[in-house]
Amino acid sequence: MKLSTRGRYGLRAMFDLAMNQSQGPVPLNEIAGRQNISESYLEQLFAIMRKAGLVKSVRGAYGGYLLGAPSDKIYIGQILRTLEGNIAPADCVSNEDAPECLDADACVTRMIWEKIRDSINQVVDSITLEDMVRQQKKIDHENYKKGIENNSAIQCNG
Amino acid sequence: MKLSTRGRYGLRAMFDLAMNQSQGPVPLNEIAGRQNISESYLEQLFAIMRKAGLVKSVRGAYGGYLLGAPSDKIYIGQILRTLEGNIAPADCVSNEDAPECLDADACVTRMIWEKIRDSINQVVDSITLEDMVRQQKKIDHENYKKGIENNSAIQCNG
DNA sequence: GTTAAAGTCTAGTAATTTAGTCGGGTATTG
DNA sequence: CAATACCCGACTAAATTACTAGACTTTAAC
Repeated sequence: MKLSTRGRYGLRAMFDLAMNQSQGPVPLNEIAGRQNISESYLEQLFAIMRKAGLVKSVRGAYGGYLLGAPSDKIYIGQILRTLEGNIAPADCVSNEDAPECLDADACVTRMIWEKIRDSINQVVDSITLEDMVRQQKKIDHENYKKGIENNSAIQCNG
Repeated sequence: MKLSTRGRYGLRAMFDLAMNQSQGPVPLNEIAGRQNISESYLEQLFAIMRKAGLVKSVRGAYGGYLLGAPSDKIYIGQILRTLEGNIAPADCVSNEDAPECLDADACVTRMIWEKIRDSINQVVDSITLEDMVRQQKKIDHENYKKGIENNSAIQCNG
């Protein structure tokens, strides 16, 4: 029941991008360095996200990536679904290659999976990248007042 | 972000047991047959659940398995956690082999994983096997009134 | 126009996990 | 004592994951 690295790295990378794109396009090697993720692996993830419109690319020297929309319009559910496919605990409630059950309306187990699926989606579709940025700035500010060094570059390995 | 067959088969098997244990111990081959799951694979799952106290076994001829507690005391969260390990979208919020983050309190991404984890657990820890049994009986009764044949033996492949 | 910094694209592959199978036990009962 | 059923550990095939490699294209600056 874990997300794969695709979803986890992808969200961290998008959050990094949201925090750092004010100066213009952010090259992948910077994100890869800060987040400690292989650059060539990130390339693949960004290719997928670019096709989905989540990021825009600027080619050539001094190029890089920009968010495809304002950060308060990008929900983390969009990111996770783009990279992981539909988020669901079982195929029969995923709407993708949905191998329809024989008697879905009467399947109580299926109803459980639906509830889990819906509760996950409710969480990820209520949080935007902007929410994360605001939260990070709040933490940094509180730590600054306490005299704690800013460690916000250090991310979870999650 | 899928559950493995351990959790899915396990829940289906436990639900099956809850529906059928009124006549005494239920042998695995019956559950395996009804749920279309390999009997030897089910053996492994039941061994794990027996050690966790979720089921009791009765050996010998006419033996089989019984629930380890009344069905309204067995939450599906217990079943899933026993078979799958802690339910969490990322290792850093799983409390298991938790490789603690460098600066967990300041990691916004981690907070997202916590929210997802908590929302899943809230669902699975609020539903008991008895809830599922009641729901199934309700469906069967409604279908009976409508003159629809009872298909409750047919389970999702989920 | 050359060069260096970037993104683009396609394959391939090593490691890990999953989802079982297999074969032999041991306990209990009719 | 034979049938039934749980118990246990080792093994394995298939799938998925998490990358890596390398060739190519685009653009800015000199």
